[in-house]
Amino acid sequence: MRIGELSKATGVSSRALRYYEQQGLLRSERRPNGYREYAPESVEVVAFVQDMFHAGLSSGVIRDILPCAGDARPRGDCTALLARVQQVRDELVRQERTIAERRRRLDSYLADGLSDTSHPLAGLSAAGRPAPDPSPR
Amino acid sequence: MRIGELSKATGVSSRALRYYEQQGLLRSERRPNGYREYAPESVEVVAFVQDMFHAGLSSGVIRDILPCAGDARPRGDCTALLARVQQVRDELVRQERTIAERRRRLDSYLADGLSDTSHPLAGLSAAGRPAPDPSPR
DNA sequence: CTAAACCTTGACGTCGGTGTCAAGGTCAAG
DNA sequence: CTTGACCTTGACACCGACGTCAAGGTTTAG
Repeated sequence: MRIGELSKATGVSSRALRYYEQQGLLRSERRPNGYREYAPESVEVVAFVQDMFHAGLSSGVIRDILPCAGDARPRGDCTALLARVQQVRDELVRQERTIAERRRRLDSYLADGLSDTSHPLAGLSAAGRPAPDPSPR
Repeated sequence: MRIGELSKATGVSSRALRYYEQQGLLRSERRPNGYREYAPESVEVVAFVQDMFHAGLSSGVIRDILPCAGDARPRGDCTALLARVQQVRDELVRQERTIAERRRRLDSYLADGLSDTSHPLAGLSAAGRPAPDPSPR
């Protein structure tokens, strides 16, 4: 299939597909005329890549773990890559905690931070000026 | 206090402080020589701003809610802004769910995605080439 | 006088996944 | 032949919170 078809099939733009290839996330053959030719499995590959992007992984990480995603690869040298995925997972756990902490912080501000006088943030209502004529230079 | 002092007091770079001012997050007077002069409360303001940044808020949102952070402001017209904070909070909740979902996805891939044949991602081991001589142009 | 440590504004660089435009080649239909 | 849909590579634009360098002014210490 050509790039336009793959694009329609996956909902990913042609631009993105070329980017994936450039990043080593996607393979393609070339027709005599220079057009990219994709294997049908490319649809799944793109779906996987999208999945990983949605999972918050960077293209570098995805590139590294891709060789492990295929069933044709041995699993021997994949332990390191699996470790990397594990690492990413741990990072996600950390992110979960971070987000939760942020929410808690906001909850705190929502609960009492804006209604008591413990925050010395008075007189900020006019803060929105870039600089009132800084001084004649 | 001058910008360097405020920087040291808050741990925020001078560049960032000027950026905050430019974004309407921080106020300063000007000395005759053009130097910025900060009120002592600025330390708290910067801390608050940092807090909000760490909470994931954008400078725009922070600018909007800042007038409500001071105890000298009425709370009447703040309901809308509080609603905005609430909105951000809700967004964080959504993010929590998203992250959790991502982690679950990765867990899934870690558990079985890489060891069975349900994922048709074979033969990707050589995906890491930008393009093997695209064709003579 | 001079060095050094401050300060000023302005402007460009960063990162990453994509949109978008430019300038062209290819191919099938009319 | 022409049109138009498709493809190619290349390159700039974007967002956001700054880092960093440039080119200068001010003040203090020696």
